[in-house]
Amino acid sequence: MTGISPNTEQRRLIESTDGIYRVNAGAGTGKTFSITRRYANILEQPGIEPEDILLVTFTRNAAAEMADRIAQQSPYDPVQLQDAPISTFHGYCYQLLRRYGHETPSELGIHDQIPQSLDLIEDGIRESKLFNTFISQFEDRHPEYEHLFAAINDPGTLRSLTTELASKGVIPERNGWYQETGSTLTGDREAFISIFEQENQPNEGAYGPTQSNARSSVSWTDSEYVPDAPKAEDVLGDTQLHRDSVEQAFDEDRDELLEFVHDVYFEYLEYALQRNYLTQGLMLVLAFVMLSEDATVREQVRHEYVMVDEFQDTNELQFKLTLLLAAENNICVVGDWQQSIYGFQYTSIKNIQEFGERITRYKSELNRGETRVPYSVDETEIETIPLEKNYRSTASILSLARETLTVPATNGDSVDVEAIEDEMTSLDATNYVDNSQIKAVTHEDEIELILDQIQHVVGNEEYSVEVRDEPASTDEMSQGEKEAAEAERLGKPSYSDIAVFSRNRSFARDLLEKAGEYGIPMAYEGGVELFDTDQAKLLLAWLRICESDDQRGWATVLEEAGYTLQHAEEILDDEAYPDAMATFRDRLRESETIGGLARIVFDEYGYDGAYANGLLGELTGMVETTLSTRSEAITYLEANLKAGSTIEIDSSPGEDSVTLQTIHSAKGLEYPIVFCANINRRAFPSYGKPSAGTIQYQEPLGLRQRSVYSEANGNPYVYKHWPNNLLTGCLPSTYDEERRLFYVAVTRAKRHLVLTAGGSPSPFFTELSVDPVEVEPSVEPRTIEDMEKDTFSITVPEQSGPQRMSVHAIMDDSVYDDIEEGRGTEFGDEVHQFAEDYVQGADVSPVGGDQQNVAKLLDSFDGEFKPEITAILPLNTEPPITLVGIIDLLVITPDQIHIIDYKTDLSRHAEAEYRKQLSVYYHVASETYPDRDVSITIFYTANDEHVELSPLKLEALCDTARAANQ
DNA sequence: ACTCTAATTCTTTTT
DNA sequence: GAATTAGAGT
Repeated sequence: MTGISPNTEQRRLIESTDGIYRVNAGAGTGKTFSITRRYANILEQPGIEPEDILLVTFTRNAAAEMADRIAQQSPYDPVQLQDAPISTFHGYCYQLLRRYGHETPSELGIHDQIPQSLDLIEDGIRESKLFNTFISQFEDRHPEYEHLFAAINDPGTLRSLTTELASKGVIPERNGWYQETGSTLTGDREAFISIFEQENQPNEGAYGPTQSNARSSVSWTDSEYVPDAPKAEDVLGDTQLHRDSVEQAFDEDRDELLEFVHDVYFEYLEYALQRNYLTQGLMLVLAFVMLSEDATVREQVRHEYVMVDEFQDTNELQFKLTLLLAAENNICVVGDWQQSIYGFQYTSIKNIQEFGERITRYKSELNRGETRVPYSVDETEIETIPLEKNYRSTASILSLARETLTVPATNGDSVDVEAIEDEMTSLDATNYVDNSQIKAVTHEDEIELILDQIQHVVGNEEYSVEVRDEPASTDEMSQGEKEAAEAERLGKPSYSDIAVFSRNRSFARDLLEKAGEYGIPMAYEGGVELFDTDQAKLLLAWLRICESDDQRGWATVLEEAGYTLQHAEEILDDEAYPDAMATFRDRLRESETIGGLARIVFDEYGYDGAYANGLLGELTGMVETTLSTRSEAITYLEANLKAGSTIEIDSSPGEDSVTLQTIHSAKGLEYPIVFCANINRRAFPSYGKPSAGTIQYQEPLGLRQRSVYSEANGNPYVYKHWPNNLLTGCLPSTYDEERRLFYVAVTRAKRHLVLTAGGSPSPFFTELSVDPVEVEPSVEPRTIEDMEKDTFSITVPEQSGPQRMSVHAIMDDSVYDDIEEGRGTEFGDEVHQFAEDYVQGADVSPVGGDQQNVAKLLDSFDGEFKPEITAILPLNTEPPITLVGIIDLLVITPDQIHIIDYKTDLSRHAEAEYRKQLSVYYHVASETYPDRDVSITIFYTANDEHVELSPLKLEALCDTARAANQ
């Protein structure tokens, strides 16, 4: 890319090691090269070890790549760098917290410690289940919030609210907010008023003033609001909104709302810690508290040099963490606001745009009461280093890229072009041959058009790209020689030189399907809605059929087999299923595992592609941890389908195929020829659903409710909340992030760019300086021989990290065979559920003898109860295995830990197998509470027998796990 | 020329 | 449920 020697700007970055630097690293400017060189350069200073340099990246992959490249450039080899702090914020803080943070929760007034075996939940479905359980208990506990809950249609949205607050650095403690971090929740009145005044200026029409932006975007129907809300005439002026009603709206009483959000947030944190788990966001919060409170730890861990990559993708909390983790003012943040496209993940573009202002403010916030940031962050000493030499694209591409940042997104969109251009990093091309083809094509059937254009481009001399490395340019060459050398490297493009980007996944999916029909080689990269595929739906159908001859299941299967709707209905009515299918169902019922069942289904239907393999991988992964029955598998599939979960499918296409991906997933990559597709109205720029929560946080308004419950007229009703409606109407809607997304798409291209749109192009397509052309597509299907030449081979990625295994996997399956002796698994589930509810003080009374026995046992204990604790035991096996299980109940007394597992068996024949299970819990508990005695016991609920077992040694468990893993 | 109403269609993904 | 925009209405 940059040859061997850095250019002037890069050299300045590499050699400026001490001090505070903000680096504006535009697209394709050799950022990774410069950072790794800088790292190596710092290492050369006397007395500096890798340990002294913290390098933070956005993804795990990026961290690994950085370490690799550094190893190439420094005397340290990859093994020596393995323990160096080159990591993501999350990875790094997780280590810190586990090592030093056991007591941290007490700083917030929470008794539970952070155990070694802390479970960091990444699976959104699992977390939302836990959160929902929490919130229903919360609702019971806090009848005073009943009217608030009445207005909240989906309590699950409170979860994303806590995530958002965590990323803003808002942290709850038992009584109020930690270190005044809650002050931002009331909003910024001054900032709001200044925006309001701007937006409420009347516009200029041909016949005098017309409605202001704010006035025209607020609609007001009196009957939608509570009876005592202001009326339309109080709010809406001729051309402006009345200022006093807007001020009244901003100053509405929110004390109770704030208290509610505090209680939900704080009690959820408490709930999670009680159950030994945290989310990524909450984990960072605790790491932050630890570093703020514990001066000893802070001084011990902080680093002489700190570098943060992709700084435009950090949030406020991460900015503050950066300051706490630096020992001196040797801080270097690298990023590009123009490529900030993750706002929906609560990243803050202002972290890099207003770096100087923020660093000063955050320092003083952090130093309240105690000096936590000891070094000077004087704004005048902060240097900005721009990297402006682009090694990727031609000048034509770069010039179009500039336009994308100011292109109007809607018809009347007024973009402050000058203000944006002032902020822009201008990029200079370093290519010599600018042979760029840049065009905008449109046709009613956009997919046909794209395929047609791909065929038009492949093998076309006009779209030449660099096809070989030789001859290389050297510094000694003259301008003309370099140009000639570059021209000589050019040649006709093939499929693999092309990437097609789409704003959304659904368009990409349609395109992929059509490409398959025509035999045009194309491979999708990135997340796939795996549970929304035919494969998943059929599997779900067969699971339902096996479980209960479910009608929906049969309907899906019959439809797939080609039965007419009418015929299928007759079959369903008579329950006269086709013989072959019934036989197949019976065969499925015999299969012992969910994975085995899925495999039979996929074999039967001839599904052996990426989706089927991906599903098998997911299912076997889950079966090992939590799934064991068909009904659990059904629930799992349904939940994922509903949540629209996406799974990364790794496709390694044949040698020569077009890459297809979303723009987001293309960030950081480059391609010789880029198609930017689907630039249609409502698709790109995209707009529509804002976040669904009834309670929202928005700058500069702070926390607001969107709807309220009231019985004002004697009839209970959920009204729209008028202050929120008025205030949000005063805020301008901006499409900046959509424009930046467009910018990212265009700057991926090295040489050629094709913009495509269908029947109704968006302003992004029509308002650029490239004139759109209507093209009549004619796609030629490829012959079968052609297609066979590059059939796809697709692999499922290997699981990385230690293998997770359920404790049940190390037990002999036969114990389950006659365990329940006719009482069914449901019976066991009910008893367990009762026990959990009973411990948590829910209002339940025992049903049946088993439950009475459980209640009696629980009453006999004194101590702190912790039900349903996830236990994680990493084993030192090769390959490493981690055992996972759920402890029914943990009873904690000052000197003892009791582990209790309920069994509803009628006899004790399986005790030897249970001993393995409980031994795992024993070792987890012993490690977490080294100072207390741990006992493991089984409680047989039927016979009221409480049996203590002696734990197996760790070595024995390793052997068993190893054997089960074969 | 301006305002109002009805019709239309609704995303991205890492830790 | 909300934002845009086309088109009807004033």
